[in-house]
Amino acid sequence: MALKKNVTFGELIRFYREESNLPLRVVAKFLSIDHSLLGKIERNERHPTKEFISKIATYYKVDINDLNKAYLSDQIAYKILDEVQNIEILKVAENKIKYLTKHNK
Amino acid sequence: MALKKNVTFGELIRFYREESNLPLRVVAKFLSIDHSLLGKIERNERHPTKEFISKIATYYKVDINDLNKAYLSDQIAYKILDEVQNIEILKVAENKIKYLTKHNK
DNA sequence: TCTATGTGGACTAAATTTGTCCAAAATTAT
DNA sequence: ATAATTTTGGACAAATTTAGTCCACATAGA
Repeated sequence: MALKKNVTFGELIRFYREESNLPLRVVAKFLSIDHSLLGKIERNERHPTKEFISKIATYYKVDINDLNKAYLSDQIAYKILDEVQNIEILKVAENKIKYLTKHNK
Repeated sequence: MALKKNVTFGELIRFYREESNLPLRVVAKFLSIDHSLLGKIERNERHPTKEFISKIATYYKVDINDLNKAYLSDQIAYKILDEVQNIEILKVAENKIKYLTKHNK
């Protein structure tokens, strides 16, 4: 299946779950977490752990990097929306990463 | 003075302080914080509060938006460096912001 | 040496976040 | 319509993270 764009992490994994017609309780059981927590993660009310992301990628048989990407970009987008003026920040961050990477660390 | 690029928030305000030849203790006193805390912020070991940023912008007579920009882009850059694979995440986040902004909230 | 300055560890308090439990809504099926 | 299933959401305790202070040490200059 093609990667969905502009979709939050939560929306994404909810999509996968609904596509498979599985209830929260079933998936949550597989992950050994409360079904309510899974619901909250799908609604972006709780953050997934790395382990969660890894397990759920396995479960739905999707690329874990896509999930990681969705999650991290969420975090960034929300942080910026939260505090910011303008999108130009991203350019600055981008240059800074290149800079920090080059001057390793 | 021109905006310094690719410099962390801490480096930036340290630069301003050294330029003014002021010791940590003096500036810290003005800000009513421990000099040690100021030192840590300059070394990026502690995060500045909004109030801190605002006060220090006033103190050094620099544009508060530049400081905000420096600080937020730091946070993003570090977060990404921390967890990530590739810089492409930024593109994703950028689109997501446009998307979330359009679909307001 | 005495003084001024920066660094860093240890620690407390405060704030934030996580995950669970339970009950109420909402949806679906019978 | 009601019963069963599923999702939502609040309240909460536990765990984790973070901020800020205090104090002592290190370094450097006078």
